[in-house]
Amino acid sequence: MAKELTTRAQDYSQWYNDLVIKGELADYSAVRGCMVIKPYGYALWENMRDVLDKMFKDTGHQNAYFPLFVPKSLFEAEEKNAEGFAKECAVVTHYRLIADPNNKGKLMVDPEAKLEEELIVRPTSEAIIWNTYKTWIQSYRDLPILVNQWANVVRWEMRTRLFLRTAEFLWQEGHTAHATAVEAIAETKQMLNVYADFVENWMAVPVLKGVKTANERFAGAEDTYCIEALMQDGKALQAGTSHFLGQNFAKAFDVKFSDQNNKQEYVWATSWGVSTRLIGGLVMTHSDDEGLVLPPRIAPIQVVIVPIYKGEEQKQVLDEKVGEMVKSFKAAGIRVKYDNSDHARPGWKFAEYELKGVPIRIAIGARDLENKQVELARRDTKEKSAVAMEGLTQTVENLLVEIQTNLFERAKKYRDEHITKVETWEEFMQVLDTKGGFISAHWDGTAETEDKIKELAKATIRCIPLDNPLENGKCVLTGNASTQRVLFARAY
RNA sequence: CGGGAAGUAGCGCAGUCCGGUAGCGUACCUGGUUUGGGACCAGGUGGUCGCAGGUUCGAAUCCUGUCUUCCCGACCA
Repeated sequence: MAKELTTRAQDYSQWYNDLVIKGELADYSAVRGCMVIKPYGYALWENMRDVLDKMFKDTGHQNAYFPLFVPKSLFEAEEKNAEGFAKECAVVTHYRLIADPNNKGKLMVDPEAKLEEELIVRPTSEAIIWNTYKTWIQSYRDLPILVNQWANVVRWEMRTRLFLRTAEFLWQEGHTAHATAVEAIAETKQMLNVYADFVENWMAVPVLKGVKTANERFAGAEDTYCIEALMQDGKALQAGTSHFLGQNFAKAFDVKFSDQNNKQEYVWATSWGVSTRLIGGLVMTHSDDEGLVLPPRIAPIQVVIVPIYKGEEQKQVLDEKVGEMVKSFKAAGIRVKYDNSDHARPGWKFAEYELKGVPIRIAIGARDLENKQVELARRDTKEKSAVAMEGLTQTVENLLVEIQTNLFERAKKYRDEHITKVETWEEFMQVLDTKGGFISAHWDGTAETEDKIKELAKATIRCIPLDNPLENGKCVLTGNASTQRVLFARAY
């Protein structure tokens, strides 16, 4: 029986949920707002993580691990950061349960076991890390510190969605310390470029690089750089952020170093992160009504081989032949799965692997053996063709590259077609309500106007693009003078 | 947290109005026939109806509370 999928046209949100659950990326759990990442989804995350991890190391970073809990007194040290996250913190107040005397078989919090100081479950780790860096840094010779951690964090969100916004999520957070602002800013931009490189070239998701307005800035940052992606429903998704933290945390945690002239200076900081949210963005960028569409470079399975046979004898012949193919694929570094399980028929497997987004499917039966060919189907275009067994590994390698490219180009074309320049408020609203996507419009630069637009249109300034050309114009809402266009969108 | 919807077998649902001891499809198990786009036949297994109370001779059904999920808001990566 078919796994019924909701189509995008029917209900975009439900379509997304269906893909995540039926594509076996994740499941709901018994915990509010928290999901179970299933093996297939986790394999995807592992591939993403491995690539990013290498990129971080190639740019000189090392991994470390800091505690899950942050004492409240440390958490509140950097005021803006604390204020920004305060309303979504899980707090540990007790350390013991006891048998409930009034309720047999039940446990209750032991009122005797109240913590002297509450522990915040980290929503982000600047506080605990900067408190630690204080002890690591004395001299300019101790700088820079280039550390990343892979971790889980908790943000008690009002409304959660699989991958896009969960109460607990997996991410990496880089936290670096530098002797100069120039160096820290360079680091911030470097990591933004690493993210853009990864998301575009590995996930095939085109992004716009930019800087956030003061309103949208990370709590405690001087500047927040971001990459913004566009989903198929016309809403934007913040895919990664890189923050220049100035000396805010150094001052809050009193982290100073002696420079070459033996002068005490505060350290300059950055932090940057991407999360499992990227998986949500990946799903909503490429997938279709048949299921997931995963880019080859990070797909857990790049090629699936489905045998078609009548009787055990034919199966054995195929097993042997395909065994050689698999060996050759693996030698070429291709992630291949041979599904010769007998309990599902070919048609069922075809549909299943389409749902799972496997980039290439190879079907092979007696007919093909005779003709020394296989049937090769690509997930991105759903085209099928007969190709020679001779040189198949090379054919597949080439096709994987082609699919990767095609997915990116397709997404980029869609994205580019959905950046609309508008001059008037009427146009602004009309584009937003009908076409969606990014709107490039003049803004007078004030937070009041930004707030007003958010209130009226539910659209926010996603970013001020990097290298944005200066252009005189009039603010789309107020008509006040403006020097540049910024990108607006409704966002996840 | 406000408004709306839902929770019954792994999954999708009916039954709830009008209380009488749980059903359909699919999946799963066994056997057989099948296998180039989600196979077919036969025989089986599996739930006490999200959870906790209450009303009643009797509760999936009525009442109260609570948890979780989805959609729309406010909040946010």
